[in-house]
Amino acid sequence: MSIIEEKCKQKGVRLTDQRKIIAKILSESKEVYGSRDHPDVDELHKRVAALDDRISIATVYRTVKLFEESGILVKHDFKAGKARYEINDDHNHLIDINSGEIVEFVDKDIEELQVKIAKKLGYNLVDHKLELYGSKIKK
Amino acid sequence: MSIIEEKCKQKGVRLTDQRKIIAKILSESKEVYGSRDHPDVDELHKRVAALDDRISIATVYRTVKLFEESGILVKHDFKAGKARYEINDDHNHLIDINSGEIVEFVDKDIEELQVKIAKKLGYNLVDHKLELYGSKIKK
DNA sequence: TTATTTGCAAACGGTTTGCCGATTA
DNA sequence: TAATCGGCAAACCGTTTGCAAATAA
Repeated sequence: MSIIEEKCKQKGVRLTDQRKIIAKILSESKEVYGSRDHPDVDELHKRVAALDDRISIATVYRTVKLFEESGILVKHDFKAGKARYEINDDHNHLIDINSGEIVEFVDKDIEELQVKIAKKLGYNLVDHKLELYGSKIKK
Repeated sequence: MSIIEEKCKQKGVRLTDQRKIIAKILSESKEVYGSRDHPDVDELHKRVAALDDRISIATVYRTVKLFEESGILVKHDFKAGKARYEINDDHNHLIDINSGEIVEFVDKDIEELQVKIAKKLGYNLVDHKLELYGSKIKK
C-alpha cells in the first residue's frame, strides 16, 4: 500500500481503484524518477493511464485537488498555467533558469528566519513558498 | 512623466498613448492605493479604462507582458489563474490567509542566506521568490 | 513612410462541471 | 442501499493571436 493511500485511510478519504493508482504513481514518483521529478497533471495522467487507460484526466484533476484539500499534496505553479503536485513534505525549490531542472532543498536557518519575520509583521506563519532561480556554476 | 514611462525611454520601449496611461496607473498604484495594492489584469484594465475607455484588455495584456520582458515589471501568481504585475523593486510578500491582504517586506538576512544556499547547491542566484502565508496575531 | 501597435473577436489551453451510470462503505 | 465517485463532453476563464485599420518615429 502506498504512502498516500495510507494517508487517505488516516484522513478518511474514500479509496477507489482510480485513486489508488494515482496515489501509487505519486508516491513512487521520487523513487522512480529521482527528487527532480515534478510532473504536471498531464504527465501524471499519462503515467496513470499506462497502468489503467480508462482513467480520465478529469478524474486525475479531481483526485489531485482532493488530495491537496486533505493536506496530502501541495500544488506548485512554477510556470503559471500548468500546475504540479507533490507529496506535502515541506521543502523548497531551486529552479535552473537554463535547463528548467528543479532541485529540492531544506534549510533550517531560513525556516527560522521566516517565522521571525512573520512575527515581526504581526502574523503567525502558517505556510511559505521559497523558490530560488539560478544558473549552474561552471567548474 | 511616470516612473515607468521613464524606464521605457531608458530601455528604448516605444511609447504610445495607451502605454503611457497603463504606465501611469501602474506607477501610481502604491501612492493611490497603498503598498498592499496588487491589482490583477482585469482590475488594472478597469482603472485604465476609467481614463480612456477605448483601451482594450488585449492591449493591457500585451503591454504588461512587454514591460515584464523589459524588466520593468514583475509578474506574480499568488493565486494561480490570475496574474498580477507590479514595479520590479525586489521585495517579498506576506499573504494573510484569512483576508487575502498582501504585505510587502524586505529582509537582508534572508537575502544573504539565499545566495549562500544557491552557492552550496552549485548555482549562482539569479532571482528568487519568497511568499509567507500567515494569520494575524490577535492582541 | 514604414515598421509597429491596437481593437476586435475568435482561438487557445488548462481546468472545472453537469449529467448519469458505476462503485464504495 | 445510500452516498459518493468517475467518464464523457461541454463549459469556463484567463490569456493569446490573426487581421486590418491606426499610429509612432
